[in-house]
Amino acid sequence: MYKNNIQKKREERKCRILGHIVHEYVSTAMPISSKVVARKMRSNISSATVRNVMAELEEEGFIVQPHTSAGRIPTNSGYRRYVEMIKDRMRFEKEKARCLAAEYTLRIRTVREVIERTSYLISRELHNAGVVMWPNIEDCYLKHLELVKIKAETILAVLITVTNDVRNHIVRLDRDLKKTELERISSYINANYEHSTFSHISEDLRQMIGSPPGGEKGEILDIARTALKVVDAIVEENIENDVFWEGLNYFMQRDGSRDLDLTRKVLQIFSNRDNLIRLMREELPYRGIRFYIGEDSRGILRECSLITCGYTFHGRTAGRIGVIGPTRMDYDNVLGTVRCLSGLISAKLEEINT
Amino acid sequence: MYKNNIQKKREERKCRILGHIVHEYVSTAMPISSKVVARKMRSNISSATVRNVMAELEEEGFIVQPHTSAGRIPTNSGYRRYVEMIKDRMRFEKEKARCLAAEYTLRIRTVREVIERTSYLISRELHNAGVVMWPNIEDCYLKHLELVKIKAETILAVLITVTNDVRNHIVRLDRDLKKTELERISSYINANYEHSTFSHISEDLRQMIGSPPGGEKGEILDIARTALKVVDAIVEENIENDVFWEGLNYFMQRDGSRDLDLTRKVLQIFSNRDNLIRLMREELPYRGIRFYIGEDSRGILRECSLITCGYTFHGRTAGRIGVIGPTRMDYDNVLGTVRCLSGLISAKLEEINT
DNA sequence: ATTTAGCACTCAACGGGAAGGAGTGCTAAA
DNA sequence: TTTAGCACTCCTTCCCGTTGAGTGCTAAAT
Repeated sequence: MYKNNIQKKREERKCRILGHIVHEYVSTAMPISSKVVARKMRSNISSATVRNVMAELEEEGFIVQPHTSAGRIPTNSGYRRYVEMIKDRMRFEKEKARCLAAEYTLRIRTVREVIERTSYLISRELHNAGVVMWPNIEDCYLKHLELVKIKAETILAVLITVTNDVRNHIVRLDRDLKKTELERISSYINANYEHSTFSHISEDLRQMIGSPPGGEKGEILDIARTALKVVDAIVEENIENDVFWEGLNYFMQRDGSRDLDLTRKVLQIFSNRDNLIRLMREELPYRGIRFYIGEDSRGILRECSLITCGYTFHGRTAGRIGVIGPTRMDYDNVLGTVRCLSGLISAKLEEINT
Repeated sequence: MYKNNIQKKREERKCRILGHIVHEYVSTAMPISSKVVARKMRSNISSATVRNVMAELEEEGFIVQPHTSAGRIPTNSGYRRYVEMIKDRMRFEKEKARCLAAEYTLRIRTVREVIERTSYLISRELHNAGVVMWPNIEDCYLKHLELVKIKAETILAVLITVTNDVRNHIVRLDRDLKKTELERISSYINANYEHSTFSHISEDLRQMIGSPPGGEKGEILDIARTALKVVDAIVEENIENDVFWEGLNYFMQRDGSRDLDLTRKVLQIFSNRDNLIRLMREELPYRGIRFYIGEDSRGILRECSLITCGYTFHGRTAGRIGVIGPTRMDYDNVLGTVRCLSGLISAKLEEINT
C-alpha cells in the first residue's frame, strides 16, 4: 500500500514533467532541456533527476531527442498522452469565455451566419484552420419545402428553414413521381408541418399511416405515404458536404510557421475534404471532444492534428466543430476554446430557432 | 526612313531578349546571364552585345539584377511588357486544347458542375489557384421561383434554374409585401415565365406595364408591377459572392514553391476574397484577357498576379475565369489555357441550357 | 556606328576548420 | 533515490580562403 503510494507519486511527477515538456515545446519550438524542466517544476528537483525521468519517458515513446546532446521534444503519442491528461481537468478563463460569447450577440440570424462566425472565431483564436459541420438536417425547423423534378426518379428538394437558411438536396426515389404529385406532396407538407423538424414530420407521418384517424380519406393517406418516402430520402441523403472552413491565412500568419512542408500538408488535408468530412461524420455520435494527433486510422492527417467537439441542438448532438493544424499546437487553449465555442454555438442555434 | 527601320529592328531584338529572360527565368527561377540569352537567340550574337541591350532594359526598368555580378530577373513591369507582347500573337497547341475539351464531356449537367470543373482544370493545368465567377443572374433560365418572407421589406428569393442549380438571394424592397402577395407574384412568374431568362422577364413585364393589352384587368397589372420590382431587385442585388475556387494545394505542389512568404501572400488574397471579387466584377464588361501583375490599383495583389478572361453566354459576357499565383508564372501557358477554357466553359453553358 | 573579344573586378556560394556551448549519460557520493 | 561532477557528443556559429559565374568597361574589329 505504501509502496503503491510512492509509485503513484512517481507516476504523477512523470506526467508533470511530460506536461512541462509539451507546454514549453509548444511555445518555443525548440528541444527542451532537463535544466529548463527542473526550473519549471515547483518542487525543488535537480536536472539530473529530471534526466532520469526523461530517459524513462523516452523509453516509453513519449519524447525523443532530435540528436544526441539535444533536449527532448514530444512525440505524437506524447501529445496524445498529454491531451488525455488535460482533457478532463480543464479550466478556461472566465474572461475569455465572456469575450467569445460577446462575439455572438450581433446580427446573427441564420444558421449560416452562426457557422461562419464560429469558423472564423476558431481560426482567429487558435491561429489554425477552423472547421464547422452543418447541423443535422433532421433537426431543422421547416419553413417551406419545394420539390422540383430533375429527371426520372430524381428530384431536387429545396428547403427553407425558419432561420431563413436554404438547403438543397438531390434525392433519388425508387419510383417516378409526376410533377403534380410533387406539388401535392410539397403543399401537403407545407400546410401541415410548418415549423416542424424533419424528424418530427417523419415520425408523425409514419404514425398516421400506421393508425389512420377515422375520417381520413384514402387519397390523403396515399399522399402521406409518398411524402414519407420523400422526407426519409431527404434525411437519408444528407451526406451534407457543406462543411464550412476558414482560417488558412491565420494558419499561415502564426509566428513560427516557417515550415513549408507542414503548410503543404495542411493544405492537402483541406483539398481532399471529403475524407475529412467522412472522418468527422463518423464521430458525430460522440458529444465530447475527440482528437487525432499526428495520425488516424486512414492516414489522412499525417503530421497534423484534428481536434473536434460536438455541439447540440435540442439536446441531441447535431454537428461538430473542429480545428486543424500542426501537431505542435497549444492544446490547452485549443481544448478550452473548442469546448467553449461548442457551448456557444449550441446556445445560439437554440436562440435563433425560437 | 532607313534609320527608322534600323531603330525598329533594334527595338524588336530588345523585346526578343526580354522575352528570353522572362521565359528562362520562369522555368529556372535563377537570374539569367547574358551568355544564356545569347545562346538562346537564333541570330548569332555575342554575350557582350546582349549585355549592352540588357543594360538598356535595366535602365528602362524591365529587369534588375539581385546583386552585382548576378544575372538579370524580370521586374513586374518587365512581366507586364512581356504579357502585352504575347497577348495577341498567341497560339495554343491543338492537342492540348483537345484534351481540355475532353474534360467537359462527361457527367456535367449543372452550372455548378461546370464551374467546379473549370476551376479544377485551371489549377491542375497551371499549378496555381483557379477562380471562376458564377454567370450573371440575368442570363439564367428560370425553372421555378420561390419567394419567402423574412421580415418587413425583406424577402428571400430562391430560384431554381433549368440546369437544376439553386441560387438564393436576399432582396430588400421599398415596401412590405404580404405573404399572399408574394405567393401571387411567384405563381404569376412561374406560370408565365418558365424557361425565360431574368432579363427577358424584366423586359417583358416592363413592356406590358407600359402598354397593357386591351383585355388585361387592373389586378393583373398590379401584380405585374410588383413582380417587376421583385425581379429587378433580384438582379440588382446580384452581388454574387459565390466565386468558386480551387487549387491551393496545386499551388503548393509546384516544384519551386519553397517560398513561404509568397504562399502567405496568396493565402491572404484568398482570405479577403471580397476585394478580389469586386476587382473581377469591375472587369466584367471586358470580354478578353485582363491582367494584374505584381500590383493593382488597390494593392490587393502585391507580389502576385491575377490573369482573367471573360466567358460568354448567349453572346454576352456573363462572368470571368482567372488564375492567381506568384508573379513568376508561365504566362504563355496561362494565357493560352485561360483563353481556351473560357471558350470551353462558354460552349458548355450553352449546351447544358438547351 | 555597332559589335565583339579581352580583361579586371565583384560578390554569392561553398567548404573546411576552430571555437563555443548546450545538453546528455554515467558514476560515485550524499 | 537523489544529486553533484565530469567527460563526451555534436550542433551552431563564425571566420576565411577559394571558386566561379557574371558583369562593366575598353579597345580593337567589322
